[in-house]
Amino acid sequence: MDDVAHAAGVSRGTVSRALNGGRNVSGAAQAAIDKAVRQTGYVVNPHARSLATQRAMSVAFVLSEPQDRLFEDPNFHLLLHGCTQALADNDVTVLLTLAGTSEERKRVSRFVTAGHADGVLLVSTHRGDPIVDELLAQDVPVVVCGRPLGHERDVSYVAADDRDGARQMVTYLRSQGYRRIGVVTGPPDTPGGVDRLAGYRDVLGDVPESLVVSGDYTQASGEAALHRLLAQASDVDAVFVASDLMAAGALAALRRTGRRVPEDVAVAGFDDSRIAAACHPPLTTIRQPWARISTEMARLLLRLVEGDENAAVILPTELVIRESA
Amino acid sequence: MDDVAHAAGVSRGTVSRALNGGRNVSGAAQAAIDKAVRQTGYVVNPHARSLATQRAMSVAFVLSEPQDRLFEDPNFHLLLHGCTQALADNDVTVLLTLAGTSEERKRVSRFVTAGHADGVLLVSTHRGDPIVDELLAQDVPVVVCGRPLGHERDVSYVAADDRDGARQMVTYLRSQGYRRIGVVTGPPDTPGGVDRLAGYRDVLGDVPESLVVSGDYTQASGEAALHRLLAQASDVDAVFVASDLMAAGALAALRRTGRRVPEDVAVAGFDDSRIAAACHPPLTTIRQPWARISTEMARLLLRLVEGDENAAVILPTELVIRESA
DNA sequence: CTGAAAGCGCTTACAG
DNA sequence: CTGAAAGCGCTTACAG
Repeated sequence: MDDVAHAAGVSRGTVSRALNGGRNVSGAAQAAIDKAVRQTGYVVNPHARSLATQRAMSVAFVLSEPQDRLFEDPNFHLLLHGCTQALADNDVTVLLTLAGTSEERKRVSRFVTAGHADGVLLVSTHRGDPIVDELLAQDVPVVVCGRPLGHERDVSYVAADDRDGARQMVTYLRSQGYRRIGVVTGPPDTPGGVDRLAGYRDVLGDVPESLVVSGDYTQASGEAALHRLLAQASDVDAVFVASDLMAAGALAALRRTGRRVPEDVAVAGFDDSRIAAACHPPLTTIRQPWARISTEMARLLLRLVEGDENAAVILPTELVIRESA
Repeated sequence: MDDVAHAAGVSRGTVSRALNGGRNVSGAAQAAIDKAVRQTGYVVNPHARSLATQRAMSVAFVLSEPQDRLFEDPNFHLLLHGCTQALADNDVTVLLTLAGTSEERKRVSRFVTAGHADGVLLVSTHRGDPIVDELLAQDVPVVVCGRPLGHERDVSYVAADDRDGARQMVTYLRSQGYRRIGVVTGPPDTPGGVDRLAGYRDVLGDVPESLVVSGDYTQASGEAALHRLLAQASDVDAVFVASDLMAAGALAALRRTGRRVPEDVAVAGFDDSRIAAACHPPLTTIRQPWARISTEMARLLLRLVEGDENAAVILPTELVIRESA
């Protein structure tokens, strides 16, 4: 930086100002400095800057899932890239971190509290995940992706309106004339598990328990769930499945039992993930606004780091009609 | 740190020494400092430390794959976790970074050259990936996972002995009495694509071109490749497939054409990835030593950062016999 | 608009 | 074995 100041014929202070937005810098000085930077190939030392500003200029994107299951989810990539992009615009780097084991969680906590990151973008789907409490206890700015069950009041989050999405879908199924509509829910300790079932009930009211089965978001669980459903309620004419991956399993189960989709049983998914359009038949589903979710998460986290209060953002979902229902 | 020094009744210099290995620190001082650290809840500021030591104490784990395909590969997780673990033992943090687009590559380069990371662990499978040159041009310490085609002499790497693995497998197939052994190769611009084919040829010599087909490591490509192979050489009695995922596709193709495995056609894979044992029938395959690969990558990178010369490490593979061949 | 100076929190020869 | 001091490379009131 001294070299740059020398080459530009100004002081280091002026160079620093020019580099940081250029407030209170004359056009001539700015130009000379820009040129000097180019000539010397200067690049700021982030550690020195962080030491002076008390800001790491980076945030941790923490994936708190024991099985790394989300890694295989195309939606996860959308989210990660979206956040990276949105934060890059503010010159903050996203550091991806896996925190599946309690040891890894410790490492993440230390990492952030030591000052390596200014905040955390957290993907954690299960109620009672200890990392939420750990981070909160340390006063780390954090924004969660999806409704953080049990922590709605004390942590910021961005979520799609799962409940309304489910409502839209079930309402649509009814409008198509389906009358015995079953549901395959997600795990009851995840927001997608409870909210999508709630939306289904909002529309259908008290349904017989035989119409409700649940899975764990995997394709295999969707297939198994559908076999159970058919055994309990052989006359279902439609089924709302709480994720596209499970819906793919459901399609397989129906095919195996010789039922046509949608003629014999209609199938509706949730997510509009990459596989939705590739299914046979292509899935009618609910699109989650991943791009907006990621930009909102980034925005919220930046605000929190600046000292703003917590906030929750709920984003609308959209019905996507294809051929399965 | 001043607080700690105060509480322990020593100088900051002594505290620093105690924190960094305790050389030249008396037992009494060490004890007092340990206690003070605990009482005050002190944790070092990594930026200040890095500024003073000129070391980031972190390395970037860069995934240079346009499609993020490796994310879905269970082997990738083994590798990532292995490196993280090995480096954590040396107090260095692993920063996972995606560099699929040229814009993201730029970001990674800047990130590292700015001093955020001391080096990079690079997963890049395709010949001619520009990131290798970019990193090398900046004199960044880097160790590549797998043989870096065209860069064997100027960059460090750790790889499984693909060629020998292929040799072992084909030799085994011969010993089982198979005589018309086809091969499904990987893409010719990847080390797995060229080396596994080379190993196959080492054992079989000049084979008719009709016995050689290729895929792109996806399951669908393996299925398609096998259909081509059967069309060209309907009398094959065994096929060596260059990855387990493609082998799964091959099994599907054989099933579809009514051939039994291994009675009609034997199938051998490569990788021993998670799906190998789950296939029907379970795959005979070649195990890659992922745990050792990751520890060797970590070790090599640490050495490079210390100023050591480049080095290549080739690790042996192991034949795993199951039921498909 | 600009420069001199203090400060961010650590490490590490150096002298003792 | 220990302390005083310089230095790592930046930012930012402050005075002009």
